[in-house]
Amino acid sequence: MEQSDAVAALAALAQDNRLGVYRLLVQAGPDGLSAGAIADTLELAPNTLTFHFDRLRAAGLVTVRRDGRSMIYAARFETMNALVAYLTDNCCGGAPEQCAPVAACKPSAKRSKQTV
Amino acid sequence: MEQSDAVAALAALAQDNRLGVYRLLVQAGPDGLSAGAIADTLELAPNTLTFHFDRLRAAGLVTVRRDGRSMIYAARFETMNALVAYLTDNCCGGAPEQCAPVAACKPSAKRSKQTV
DNA sequence: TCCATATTTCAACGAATATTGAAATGAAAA
DNA sequence: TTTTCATTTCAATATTCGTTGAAATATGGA
Repeated sequence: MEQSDAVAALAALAQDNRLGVYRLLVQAGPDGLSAGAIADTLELAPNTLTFHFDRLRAAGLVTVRRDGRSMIYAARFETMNALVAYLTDNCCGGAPEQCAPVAACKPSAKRSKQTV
Repeated sequence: MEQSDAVAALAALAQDNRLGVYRLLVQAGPDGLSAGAIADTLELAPNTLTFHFDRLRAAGLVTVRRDGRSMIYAARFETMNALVAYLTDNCCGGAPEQCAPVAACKPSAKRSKQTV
């Protein structure tokens, strides 16, 4: 992961509503949630939500697919893992007794991947 | 960790120069680095750097201590760990075969803690 | 004490961000 | 095909953010 990608991902998460959306999606897992369901849960205007989805998607943190009239958003765990790896890269100069960098969250190997 | 703390930490990291500073400090480990050393490495104006340090410190991501004329900044690993935990909380609804949330980076148990 | 070094404070400016309201699009139901 | 539902697009606005320059503060050395 490049620095600019990391900044993009962090900026995408650094906002109350987007962080709320993302955590909801992380908890929902690979099945994701519809835009409407998220709007209801977080009590956000649909157009505001679209703006935030765009940011999350541009940062590679979520994917979208259409299901009838609904848009289903889901978290992309790879990006979160790459971000954490970037943040903790060469932690404490690599001294193992001081630091232990690790991956954050693994996506299911059972389900098929979706494209952005 | 509360949502507002997480947003603060993410916002603090969501900027090119601050992310550069933070990664430098993560790699430096508990000994930290002086403001001047960081200014030299990243080629930033000292006052600009102070501005960014303030953000990182307000978010609990770094600590400062004075050493002679220099100010020594060091990463606070606990905050990073708490942030990652918050982001991956109840990942995939807690289904273990789909997700495995973990801590990101452990501080050394050998050295004494510093206060902000 | 006087000077140099290291860092912070303050005010000002342009750029980016989040929210809003109104209108448009896409898909399904009547 | 007309209507309804779900979501997106667009323009406008207030707020926040990052950088700069000049000046202030704190520490250590001559």
